[in-house]
Amino acid sequence: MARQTRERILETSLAMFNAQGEPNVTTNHIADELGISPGNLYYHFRSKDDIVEHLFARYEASVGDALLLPDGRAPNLEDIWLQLHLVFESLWGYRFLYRDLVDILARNRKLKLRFARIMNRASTSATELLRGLVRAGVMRASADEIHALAENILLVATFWMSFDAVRGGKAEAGEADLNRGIHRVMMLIAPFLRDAERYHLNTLAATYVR
Amino acid sequence: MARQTRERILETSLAMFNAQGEPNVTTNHIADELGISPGNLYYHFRSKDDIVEHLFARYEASVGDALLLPDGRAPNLEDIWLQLHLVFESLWGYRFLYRDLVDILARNRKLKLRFARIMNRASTSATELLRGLVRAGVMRASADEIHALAENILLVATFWMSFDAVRGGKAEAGEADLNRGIHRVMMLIAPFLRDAERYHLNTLAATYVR
DNA sequence: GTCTATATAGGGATAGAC
DNA sequence: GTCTATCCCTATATAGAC
Repeated sequence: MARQTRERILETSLAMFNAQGEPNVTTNHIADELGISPGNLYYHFRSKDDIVEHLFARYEASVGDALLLPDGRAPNLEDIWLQLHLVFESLWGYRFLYRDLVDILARNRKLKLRFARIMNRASTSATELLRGLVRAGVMRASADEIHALAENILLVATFWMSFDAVRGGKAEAGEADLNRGIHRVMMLIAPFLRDAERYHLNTLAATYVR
Repeated sequence: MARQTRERILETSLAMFNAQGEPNVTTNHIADELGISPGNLYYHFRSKDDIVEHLFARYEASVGDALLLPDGRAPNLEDIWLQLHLVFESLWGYRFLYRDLVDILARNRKLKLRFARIMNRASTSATELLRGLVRAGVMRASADEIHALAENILLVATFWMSFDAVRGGKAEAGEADLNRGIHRVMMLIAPFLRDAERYHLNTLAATYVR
């Protein structure tokens, strides 16, 4: 059952990291929660960081998939909202990374590089999509505006979870946060849209929040 | 020289927290850096958190000042950029808070409440300013759009420092980051502006970055 | 693979002399 | 006010028996 214990460690770690924050979850806590000994945990993973790195690999794969552009015809607005949803769900699954992002990346160079690669892919992807919208005449924006908008989308995509954790007093997080995050990005794009689409989006967006 | 040691502890702590991150700076490190004993440090402050709380109070005062709306006539765009600059400089001076915001607030309820109060003030202030721009005809936006925009401004204002730390590889931070942060907020507002102002802002903004 | 027991290290914090 | 010495605790990680 080696494989199974290893897998359970990863799953439990992820759940506890997400719930309590990675710095506040010790290897002993994880072992306790699983009902195994700390020694056993260290038989399967060399270090706590080793666990984090394996979880990061899964995060990487998950987001990587979600970022894949559905090729074929140029995506329209509906396609974009769908993809946005997929990406945000991926991030949400590994929200512990974002909660202490600066510290986690500061203490692990490899992860910092890998994260930078993901960010670059996301940036390229967002820019492509926005350019597509401009070409399709759905949106009006200069090259500089597209660039700034893409960066702001990345910023919001990176920190909407932390922002929700810090804003408002509601303790429990969940799907509502996801919708709020998506809503934020929509409203970032809205003002660049043609009046018809802008109006439609504002209507649609209203269903996302509150 | 009691007063002076106390003050030096606060100043040095702030500098070290900002440079290395609060979780990575121990009370012993601070004492070492100052050339005093750990015991002496604990004579002046009951705990590490006590130091953080005193620094937070200064942050609170600093941001509070910067958020004061210059009353009298309704502010124009120039006034707003100036105030934005003031606010961001305040935040920058206490950037350690933002680097580990979620953790710091999660472990200290009082600070969480006080931070929430600042956020509410900032939200009100931003909304007021935006409404002023709409009334002045400089900007076009629905009530919902203003609300969403204000929230996104808050999000960017809260995490632009972390975003820069995590994006791009440049190690050293400084004034360039400040300008990038301000630029981001400008570009959040730009698409809502009348064409004349939007164009002018894009020109102005170009000097802020790169 | 899994356990018990323990090494090692470091951080926060205090006692008591000066 | 300041120092030296030290306590206490918790976290990561390892050794060696089962």
